[in-house]
Amino acid sequence: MQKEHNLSKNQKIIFDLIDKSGEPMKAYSILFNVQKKGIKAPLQVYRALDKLVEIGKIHKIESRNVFIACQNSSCQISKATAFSICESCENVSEISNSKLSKYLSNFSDESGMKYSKYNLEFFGMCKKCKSK
Amino acid sequence: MQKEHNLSKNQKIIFDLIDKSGEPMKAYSILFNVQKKGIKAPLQVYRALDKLVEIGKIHKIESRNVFIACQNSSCQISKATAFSICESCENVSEISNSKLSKYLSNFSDESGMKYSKYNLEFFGMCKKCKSK
DNA sequence: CTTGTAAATGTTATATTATTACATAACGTT
DNA sequence: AACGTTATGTAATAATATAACATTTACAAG
Repeated sequence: MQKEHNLSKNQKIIFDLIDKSGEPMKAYSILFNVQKKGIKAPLQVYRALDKLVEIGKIHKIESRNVFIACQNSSCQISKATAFSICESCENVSEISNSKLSKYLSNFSDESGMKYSKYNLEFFGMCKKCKSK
Repeated sequence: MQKEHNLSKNQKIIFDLIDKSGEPMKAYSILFNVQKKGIKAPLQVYRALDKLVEIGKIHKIESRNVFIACQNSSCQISKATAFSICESCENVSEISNSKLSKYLSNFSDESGMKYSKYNLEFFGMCKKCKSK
């Protein structure tokens, strides 16, 4: 059983926004959207984002500097992430594939170095964009 | 046989710097280092970086916003990259593992979406840091 | 219940990373 | 030489993220 995290006020506001939007959001777009809720400064947003990433409620798509809600209910603290990114419409979806995650979690290179975390970003064209 | 790219003046200056440094470099640190060579503005650096990334001479480590020279002589146009990043000393090395690259190149998720590119970043502790 | 500590918040300023817009020059092909 | 493409130069600014400091809240230990 994993620890249940009680989100603080700002964390909750920001998580709810990202979760409901259903798509990747940029930090300053989040800021703009929560100003009516009293969150005024970038730092307030970044602090909540950092925490939400840390506890696995959201993920950062590094190549795009955007944040999405975790789409995999079982990963509460996820340091092993994989995403599919459409280079045309910028849609992002999280990949939950146990073979893939096992393969990567067990990967060890020539140096014998073992990895506790990874982030994988796949790029291509999604179905919708391909059919246009 | 792959196309040989003739680097332009700025591209060559910047590639040589990154290549010789042997470690990840940030864009503005590159700028600082090439000012004596007449490159004055961020844009001059970013344009050269973009081109060098495009032709596979360097790679961008997305989670760190740093650039390293390609360590894999065979990958001239590399859109399928994997790196090992030490979270303690921030050392980065490129992983050239044909099993891994085959596995990922052939990966296809439930949606049937096929990926032409990917970027994988592994995080852990390098040998040096572990032994401290 | 109060005291200590960790976590979260608020606020201002600033650092870092990256792009827009526009003008000019160099390169390679025909 | 004329053309299109690629690269360069320059100024301004946009977008992303953190430092520093003061204060408040949450909550467990005594």
